Amino acid sequence: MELSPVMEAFVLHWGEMGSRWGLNRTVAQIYALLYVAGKPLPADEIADTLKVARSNVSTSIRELQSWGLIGRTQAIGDRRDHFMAETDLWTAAGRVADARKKREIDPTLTALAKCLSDARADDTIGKDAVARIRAMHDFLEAASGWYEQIRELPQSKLETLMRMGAKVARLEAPAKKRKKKKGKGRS
Amino acid sequence: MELSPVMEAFVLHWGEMGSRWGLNRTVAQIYALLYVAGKPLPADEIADTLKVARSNVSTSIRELQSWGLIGRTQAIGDRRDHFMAETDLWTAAGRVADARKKREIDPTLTALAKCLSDARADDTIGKDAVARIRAMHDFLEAASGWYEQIRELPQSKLETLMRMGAKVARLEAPAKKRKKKKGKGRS
DNA sequence: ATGTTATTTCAGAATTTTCCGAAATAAGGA
DNA sequence: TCCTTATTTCGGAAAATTCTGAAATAACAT
Repeated sequence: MELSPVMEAFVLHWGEMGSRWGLNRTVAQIYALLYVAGKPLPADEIADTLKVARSNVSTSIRELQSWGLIGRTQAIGDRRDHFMAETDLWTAAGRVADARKKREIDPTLTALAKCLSDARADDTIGKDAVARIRAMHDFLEAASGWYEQIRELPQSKLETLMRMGAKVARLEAPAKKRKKKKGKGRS
Repeated sequence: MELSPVMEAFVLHWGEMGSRWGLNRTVAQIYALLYVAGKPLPADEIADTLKVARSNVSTSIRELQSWGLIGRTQAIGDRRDHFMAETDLWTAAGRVADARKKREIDPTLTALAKCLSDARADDTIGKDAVARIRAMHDFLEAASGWYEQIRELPQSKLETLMRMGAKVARLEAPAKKRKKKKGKGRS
């Protein structure tokens, strides 16, 4: 498939973007291509269009599948696999978020928990240092738990919640009380 | 400063983690070190402790400052700069999120907007492809706007909102109404 | 079987990122 | 000024990642 300049720009930008979010450029470009294409494409046509090696497409597709961002379909009279992008962006973003949490946050949380218990058992470590490690552990745990709650909301409710976010901000505006719990200097 | 094994593990894990989130390993390790240290440290002591080149510390510190994750202080009778970590993790995480949004999301949004208007003007591009590009643009814009709203809530309200997240999920469980606006199949 | 087409694997080439160390710059004293 | 100490800059070394092309594997048809 020949890409029109605009589509090419789209794919290129998206590749750039993806590479900053933990996907590599080719992977992101393939997703972008399948996304604009709007129809299932076989691997060799992807390789053609993006001018990358067929083997690279194979690897990248495997990764996209592991993120849950593309699906595989068949076309009649064509033995080749065809791939199509998940076009619902809420779903896609959710899949990426879920995967990253599982791959990165959860293991870190485990490591941090071990760190914390080791630190407690080690009397060469000051109480304050232990407290800071605990703070970090608890922070991650809280964020993680919150994410899980949010995640199991159906999309409609999530949207409600978002609208409420705006409301909550507006509801109490006074800002009369100055609080200042912890001073912190930062240039 | 000599690092106890537990602290070393902490710093190492954190470096690992950071490298998956757009900071490089050294940068993340320095943050972790300053975080557990709990007191301002001069650059050469950081280099010593982590066994990296002094110049690397210089570069990494500059980056940490650009993320707003560390501050610079002076010690009396010591001409060297001393650096301390932002220890409030809400603040730190917020700073990272803000910076990433500004560096990555906002430019992408701009690029996407241009893409969209180009696509509209190009009659070789199908309506449905344009629609998909629009969908992506709108999605990013919505997420971006939502983030900004959330972001300007004071921390106390954010916590309230989080608790509400759980509530909203519980409040309406029935799930009697089936709505289905846009059908979308995916394996 | 044998041939044909689709896909994957993998060693190492190409590219990108990170890091070091030497040299340059800056900022004080003496 | 000249010397000492702190910091930054920057060319290229080292390491890590990504990508290619050839070979292996698989799956199907004849």
